[in-house]
Amino acid sequence: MRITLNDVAKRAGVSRNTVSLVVNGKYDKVKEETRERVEDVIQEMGYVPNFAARQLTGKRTKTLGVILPPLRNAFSFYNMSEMSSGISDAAGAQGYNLMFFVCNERFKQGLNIRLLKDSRIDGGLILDNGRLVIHNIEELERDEIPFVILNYRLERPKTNYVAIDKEHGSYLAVKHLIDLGHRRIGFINGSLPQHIEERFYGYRRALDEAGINLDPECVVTVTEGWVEKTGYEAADMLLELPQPPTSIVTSSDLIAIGVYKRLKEKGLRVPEDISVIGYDDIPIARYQDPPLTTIRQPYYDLGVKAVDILMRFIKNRDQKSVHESIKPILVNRASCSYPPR
Amino acid sequence: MRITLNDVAKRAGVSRNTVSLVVNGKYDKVKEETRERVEDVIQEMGYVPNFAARQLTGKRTKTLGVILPPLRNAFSFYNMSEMSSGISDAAGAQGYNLMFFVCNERFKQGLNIRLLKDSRIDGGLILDNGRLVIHNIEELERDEIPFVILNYRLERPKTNYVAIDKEHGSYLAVKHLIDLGHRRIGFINGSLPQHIEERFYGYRRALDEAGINLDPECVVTVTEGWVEKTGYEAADMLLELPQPPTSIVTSSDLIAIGVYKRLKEKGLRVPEDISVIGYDDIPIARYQDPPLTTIRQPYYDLGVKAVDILMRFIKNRDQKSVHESIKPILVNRASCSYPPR
DNA sequence: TTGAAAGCGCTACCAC
DNA sequence: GTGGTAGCGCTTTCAA
Repeated sequence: MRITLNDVAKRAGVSRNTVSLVVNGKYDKVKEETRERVEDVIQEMGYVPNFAARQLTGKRTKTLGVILPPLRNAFSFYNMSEMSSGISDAAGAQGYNLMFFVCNERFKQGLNIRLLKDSRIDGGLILDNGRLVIHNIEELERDEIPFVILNYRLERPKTNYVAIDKEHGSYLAVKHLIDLGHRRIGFINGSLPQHIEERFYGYRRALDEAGINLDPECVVTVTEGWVEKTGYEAADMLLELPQPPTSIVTSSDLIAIGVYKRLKEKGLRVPEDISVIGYDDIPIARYQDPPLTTIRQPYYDLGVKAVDILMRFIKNRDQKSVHESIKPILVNRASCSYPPR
Repeated sequence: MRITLNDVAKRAGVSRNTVSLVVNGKYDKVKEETRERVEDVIQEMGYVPNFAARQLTGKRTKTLGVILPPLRNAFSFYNMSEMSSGISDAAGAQGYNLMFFVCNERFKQGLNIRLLKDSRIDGGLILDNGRLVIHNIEELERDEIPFVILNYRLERPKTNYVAIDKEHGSYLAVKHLIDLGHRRIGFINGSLPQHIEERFYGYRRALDEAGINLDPECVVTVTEGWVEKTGYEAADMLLELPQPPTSIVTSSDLIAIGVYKRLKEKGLRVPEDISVIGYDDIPIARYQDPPLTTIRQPYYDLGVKAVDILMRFIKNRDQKSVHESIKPILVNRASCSYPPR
């Protein structure tokens, strides 16, 4: 049996009450000498307060709940690990710990969201990978659980989110190419509902601004996900066009790497024959040959910001809900140049 | 106020007891019809059991505690993210969630280890980055909290650990070079107490087996950590030897990359002039020029295995303690070749 | 099958 | 400053 307050009190010859005061640092209400004795006993017996009991009386838990998306190898993904790092650094700085709710299917993720109501946490962070189950979100609102959604814009009056402005990211990429003189720009888009729209809008806006007509042939929307194979295959489609693009904007670095591969096979040089631009700035981007120009998504900052917002709501629930965007930035390396001739 | 068992019972016109039975799936003790009514009410009111209260009665929490090392950006490190992925996949598969105890200093890590006793978790996983505070470990033993240490060998009769056999890793690396014909092999070692010893032993063993005398000059033990700068500087020391080595074994891929850099500056080609071998197999290793031959450390598997062991102890505390090693493997790419001439 | 009552370990409030 | 008492929401006896 674990040591309880009672055990400590008995051994120290004081009441439970007194021990509780000592444990909670309310030293002004306990005689110095008593306090020391109690502390000695605590040390000696290795007493640690029972968290469940403490929670039951309605205290803050000093822990944040994190809902993971249904994903194997979750922490091995660049965006997940960066967000988690940001979250844990920011939470840790305020003395908060993290409860990660794990799931292997979307169904489970919905259940986990409900679990945020189960009293172990002071607030929740919901990490999205593009297919968020918003199923139980309204329950959270109803019960006034403070929570923030990361990486997905859920436009509800009582819901907070922080997301990366992917429209702006695509815009930056295309703008960069246009500035270099490109007029025919291929675009390989991903497959996640919200993300692909935003990315496409950015592509279109940059084109519009430059007075370039959008040629639908230049836009490939893939269904396989943000992996090398996707880029490899999409590159083919673009290259086989009657008038192939002089540059390719992708929606992930992995896709760009796939494009590289196909280009090399076809004897095309990057960036002399064709420019390529990635998205994400995962660590391997700068080690490509040539080093990949790409759009960095500040996922770490996203995590930090989400915690900041959440903390505000934990401290005071009566706040206007927050819908915030973080702007990605262009990382200029060596995969883009002037169009040939 | 959150919905409680009582609220549900009242609304459904039954006793708390009955609702509890339904919530816990003990359907054989409740009339079919009653059960349905109760379930409807639960759904309708959005009732979620209070976890704290449940815990207080001594139930399993179905959550595992994870003690993080004192590290900023923790999840951005290859080994941490891989271990975390392994842990979360394995825990999730058994319906377990994870409580991450965050810390920014060693002192805090010790406190967190004590927190494993606070009743929110069924067992603990302690992740080491080489400087484990074993301070409160004995308290865990005394209170019979099931726990497993990852990535550090703590030889205590009641402590479980899973670690990577780093001795074997170094051995593999050196052996590989010897098999290629190298006789003079530089070794850049890291700075973490336990790890450097193991790595050095592996280096020595391979040399011994081949009947090569160990020249202390060839061994550089760095203090700066496993980063590029370290490799860059250490390479210099090795190169300036009266008789420089024909190959270099490193203790991290990052160090190897630093070595690459210095070698290139000096006009030395890898592997024609000098062979280099990394350690870790982080994702960028294969994108180096030339692709880095390295020792893969299966951290994901380490996480999975740790959870397996922990689960055994949770289910039955009377087990012989487990001290287990996982063997790294050689990933043969293009940075090693025969010695010049 | 259902209901009443005790108790998990703690905090908070009350007198002393 | 200190000690008693109630009660947080649930599970688990034990009776009905």
